[in-house]
Amino acid sequence: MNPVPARPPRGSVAEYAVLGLLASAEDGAGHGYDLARRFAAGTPLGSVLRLEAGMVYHHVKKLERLGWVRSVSEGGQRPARRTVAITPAGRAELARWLGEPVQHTREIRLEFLVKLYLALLLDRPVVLRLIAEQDAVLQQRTGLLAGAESAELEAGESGFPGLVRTLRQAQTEAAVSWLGRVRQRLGE
Amino acid sequence: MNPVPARPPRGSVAEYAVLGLLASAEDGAGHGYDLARRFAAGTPLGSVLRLEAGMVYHHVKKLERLGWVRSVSEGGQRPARRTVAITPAGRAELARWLGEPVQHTREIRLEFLVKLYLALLLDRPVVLRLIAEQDAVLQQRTGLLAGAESAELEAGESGFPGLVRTLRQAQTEAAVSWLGRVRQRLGE
DNA sequence: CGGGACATGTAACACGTTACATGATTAG
DNA sequence: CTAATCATGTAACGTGTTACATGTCCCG
Repeated sequence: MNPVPARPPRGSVAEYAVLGLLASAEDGAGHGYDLARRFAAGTPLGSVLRLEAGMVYHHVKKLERLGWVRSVSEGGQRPARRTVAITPAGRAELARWLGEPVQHTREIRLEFLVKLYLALLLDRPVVLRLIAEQDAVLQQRTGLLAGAESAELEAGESGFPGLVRTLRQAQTEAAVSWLGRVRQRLGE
Repeated sequence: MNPVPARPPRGSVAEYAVLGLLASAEDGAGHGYDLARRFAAGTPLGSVLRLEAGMVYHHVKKLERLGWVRSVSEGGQRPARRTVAITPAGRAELARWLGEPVQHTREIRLEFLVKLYLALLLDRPVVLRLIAEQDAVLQQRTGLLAGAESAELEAGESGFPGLVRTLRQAQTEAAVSWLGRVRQRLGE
């Protein structure tokens, strides 16, 4: 009845990872089992995001529902495969997601690393923009935390909230200096 | 058919947090709405773990199923409250959980902070043991990461896995040095 | 011929999130 | 009077996890 706000659909990190792997293939296509191997233990992606084969099929289904991927061949081949390919809408959505830095420090460990991995595969110039924007977001967080510190000092706060804040500062600063090293390494 | 391994039930961080708050009350009792307030924005716990009232009732239900909490009064009072109290089994399980350091660096931000908050409320001596054991676990992780670094150097690895490893080293080292500061602060 | 890798999925279950339903009491 | 707060929960929905079911192909 109400005109629903209808916010655009978003995928999970795992779904964007699958989408990105498809995009990185020359023909933008692949099949489930093959994708699943990229997420196995001992692989670069697998060291960041481990996915069982069952979950990969699950994510491919969802990507189809979203219209970001479509089936391009039912198993005439042996062994019987179902190949899917990324659609133009899928490429657009992937590009949007890849260009956005993550908002929270805790997301660096999973989501940002996945973005970085895919950006390196797909589009080197995008990598540098992503890093720069992520750095800006983290710097802003550093400022917010410093502000909270001053507020605590004025309020005479000296307990648990201070411990929480110092942990966040430590983790955010660690992420910032790591990002600097990454930038250097890629600039060389 | 098989003699099922039957691993002991474990709660989620949120469930242990609720259990811990009950344990910290003099009579080991409380009711849902009151517990929910402790997880609101602007509170110490709420800055680490935000829980809506609905979720708190949900967790209390689960704690009852586990036998860690029991109902001690149906609402004769006004306003109609249902009070629950922690059981001996609940106290035992809480103590076990509180004594265990977390295994992964990413769990420091949520799970370890909740343990620390509850240990500070409940049992000061436990705090120092918890910190010492957590420190040992993190030191061990530091060693593992250094080992991975050597292996990479020998293998001539120079790509994405190295970036992942350096991030982990940075985050783990940040946690270790933060823990040191916490220890100092509490030792004073 | 047997076992492992290839290949695709379903089923069952727990979990978290959001929104909603209900009603009494109290403060302005 | 009416709005906020106290108080308890349910319903609906989507997500992630694990295990299992099914069958083919290829290598030794």
